[in-house]
Amino acid sequence: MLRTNQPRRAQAARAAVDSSGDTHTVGFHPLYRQVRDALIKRIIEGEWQPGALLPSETELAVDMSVSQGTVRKALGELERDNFVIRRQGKGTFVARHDEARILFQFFRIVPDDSESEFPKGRIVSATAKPATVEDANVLGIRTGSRVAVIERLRSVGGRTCIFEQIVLPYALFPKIEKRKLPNNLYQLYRSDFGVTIVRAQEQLKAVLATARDGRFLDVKPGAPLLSIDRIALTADGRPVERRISMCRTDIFHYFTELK
Amino acid sequence: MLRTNQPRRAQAARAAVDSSGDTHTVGFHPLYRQVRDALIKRIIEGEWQPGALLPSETELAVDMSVSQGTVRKALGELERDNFVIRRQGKGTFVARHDEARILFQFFRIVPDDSESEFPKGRIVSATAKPATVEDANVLGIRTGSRVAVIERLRSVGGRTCIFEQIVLPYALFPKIEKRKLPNNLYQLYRSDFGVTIVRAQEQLKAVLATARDGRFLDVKPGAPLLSIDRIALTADGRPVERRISMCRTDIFHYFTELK
DNA sequence: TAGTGGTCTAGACCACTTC
DNA sequence: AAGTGGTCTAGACCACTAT
Repeated sequence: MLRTNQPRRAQAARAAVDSSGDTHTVGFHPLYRQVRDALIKRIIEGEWQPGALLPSETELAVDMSVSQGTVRKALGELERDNFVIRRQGKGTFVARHDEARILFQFFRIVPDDSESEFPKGRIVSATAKPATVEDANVLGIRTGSRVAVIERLRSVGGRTCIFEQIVLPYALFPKIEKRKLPNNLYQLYRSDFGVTIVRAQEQLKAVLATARDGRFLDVKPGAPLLSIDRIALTADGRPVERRISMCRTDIFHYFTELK
Repeated sequence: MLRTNQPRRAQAARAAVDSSGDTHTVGFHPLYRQVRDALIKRIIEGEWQPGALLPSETELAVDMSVSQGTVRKALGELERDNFVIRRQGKGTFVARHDEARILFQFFRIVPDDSESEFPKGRIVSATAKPATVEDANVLGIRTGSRVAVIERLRSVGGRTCIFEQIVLPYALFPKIEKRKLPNNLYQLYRSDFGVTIVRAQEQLKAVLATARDGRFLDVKPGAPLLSIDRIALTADGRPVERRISMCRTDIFHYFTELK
């Protein structure tokens, strides 16, 4: 790890590892967290591609000069945050963001009459413009600074379920509005812009469809729609996307688990 | 634990601990899970009251004839499931279900203009009747078997936000409709009926208020409302409550975090 | 049979809280 | 100073996967 030798006492490890040299100012940072951050960095920098097999716990431990148990704890957090997937007997793999359980981490709309399915997307518009006051506040950028705004429709099983607007800081996603946009945007953010989204907060409301909503979603104006206002965050808690989705819930519903 | 001695080898522990005596039929049950289940049993049976301090990891380890690390792993799962709360330097306490972070595990409605607050409840009606087909299916009981049905209004900051119907298997909650019902029903389920709810699944839809909804929630018929269809589950996954809540989301919203 | 993650143990020390 | 949970190490063995 950050040590120059392999001390056998935890005390020695602590002293050698706290880079600041002053535990009081910076608080306590356990060793496994430093191991975790180092691994995240190496994954993001592309040392291991998505789907690739990581070295074994033992190898990483020797490599970083910590015990296998410490590596194990770090990998446990990485698994929890969907950076890696672990399989007993096989190994630890860099998460591919097209795997089912990760896809549905952020897509909670389910048809009433069938299983969940990853939705197709059709772009309605994509432009760059100055941020509104509200969008700027939410994204933590200056009002009027440039953002990309994408509108798209999403459908499951051939039935349109969502009409949504996505707002992105242009500094993080330069010229994204000129690209061909895939179904899974978060995969694109990661592969082409180095932005990995690990969690999101959503605010839900029931609203009435406007005439424009109605045209895109094929419902009458005044029909009830579920409005989802999402803020997507990176591992270090920075907001990097705001997304407002209008959802038909006559034949779909929003599923969530409280635990 | 279930052992008759204190073998120093994990192999011996495994052999002595699998109560079935046949590992093939029952699958693999790690020791820490047996420790966890034993602790849950003792908590539910009231050996330690809510808020009480549990014995230290070391004491529990000696008591159950396992290592401190195994007890630790079990306590970690209990903390994750909100059975206990751990505080470094103080100890491990049985969770009190009136603590803020547990209250809000199941109450996701937040005023748009202020912080979340635990809602007050006013009972509208409470009766016992035969289960509908749908309620029976959801609760895993026979159609027509007896259920308690409670209707109530909930308000935050003096403003009514929810009109809801709660359906309970009468076998688990005998004569509950005759009781004085507190704000926090899940606390009552636990203390008076021995039913501990640890997680829930919710299906959300946007709907239009009926005339009756409108009267109770003080909105016009046809106003958009958020409908929440909840199934609440115990630690072993049994559904024990169905709850359908109609929520005003003009001045409130439903908050959730995806991670 | 070899290699991986998963479990379990034993013991030391650190950080936090209370006395 | 004593007691608690939290971290770290070292080493063994188990369960699972692939060859």
